[in-house]
Amino acid sequence: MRDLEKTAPARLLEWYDSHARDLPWRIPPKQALNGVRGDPYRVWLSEVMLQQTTVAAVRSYFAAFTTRWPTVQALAAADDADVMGEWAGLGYYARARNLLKCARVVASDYDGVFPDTVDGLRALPGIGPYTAAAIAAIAFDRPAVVVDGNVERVMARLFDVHTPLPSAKAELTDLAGRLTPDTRAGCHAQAVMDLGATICTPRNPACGICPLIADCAAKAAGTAQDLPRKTPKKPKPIRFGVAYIVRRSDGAWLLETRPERGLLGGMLGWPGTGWAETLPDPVPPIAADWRDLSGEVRHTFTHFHLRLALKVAAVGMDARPSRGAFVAATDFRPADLPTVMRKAFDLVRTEVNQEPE
DNA sequence: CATACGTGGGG
DNA sequence: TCCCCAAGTAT
Repeated sequence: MRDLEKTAPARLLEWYDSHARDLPWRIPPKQALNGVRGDPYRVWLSEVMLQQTTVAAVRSYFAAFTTRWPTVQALAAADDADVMGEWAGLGYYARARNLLKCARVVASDYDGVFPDTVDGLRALPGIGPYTAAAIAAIAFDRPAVVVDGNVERVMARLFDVHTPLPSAKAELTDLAGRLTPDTRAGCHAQAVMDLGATICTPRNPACGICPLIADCAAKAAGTAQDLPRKTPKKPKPIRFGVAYIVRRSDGAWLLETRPERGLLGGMLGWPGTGWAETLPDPVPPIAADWRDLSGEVRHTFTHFHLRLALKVAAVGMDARPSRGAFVAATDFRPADLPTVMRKAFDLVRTEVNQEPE
């Protein structure tokens, strides 16, 4: 064990120096070795986007955000609706709400400079234990213990830990801490995560090319495939709902901004019923002659499956909705919608296009 | 400690 | 088709 605590991090860094993935928010190891560090704003933005989200999904969003808002001050000055619209499609929308809150705190209370300690970072909105440690290590080169899903998996295998997650969290964090070096902590953290993402993968790990194979207890025991163990998940129920899609004679669409709290909080959407296991009583948002669409939207969220029926109507310029507001056709971008709402729009457009004027 | 919270890709 | 999972956080 004592030996592994020195050899494993050394092998890991050696591997990272030649195999680090090229990512837009990353300082290449050769530069990092010379003391170059990433812009804390970009490190923070990338880490928030990467929470429970794949690198592939994040790339285009990171490019769009940093182009539109190059600094934390620029982001802090943005309109809420613009930020939510730019985040649309990336999921976990509380991240976008907290992103904006955090940017405004940093801009107003910290003069635009991110705190450089784990505790200081941890106090900011949307920054939890993982993200605080990641920013402290990557942007400020502090020897923080960075533990994400990758690190948990690598540690569980390296030390052949059979305790299921999430119970094993504390134990795996302790093990990760033993391997965290005092220097190059940012590179070390990214190295473990890269290893987990590309070699020590959840399924079919590529142990044959792993730089830590000589240290890996699970490989020796033949248990790598089965680790980390996880407590079984609950089945997802099916929920039902109705959404109303209204077009005014000038082409405007009836939309509403959803409440800040809860599912898709703060995002644009079509007015409709709530979503429940028995279909709620539909209450139209405006008086109109409704037509039921033949198809339905099927969408799966984290904890339930949704089947969303659609009702469509055309209304005149004098129609007054009981909820939501009309958005001019020129101001409406389907890309501003969360995916389930965009699916609904796509379905309406498809069915309407099949009919003659 | 458990639950709510998105989405897209891979097997 | 279906299940798993991904650089987690807030409550």
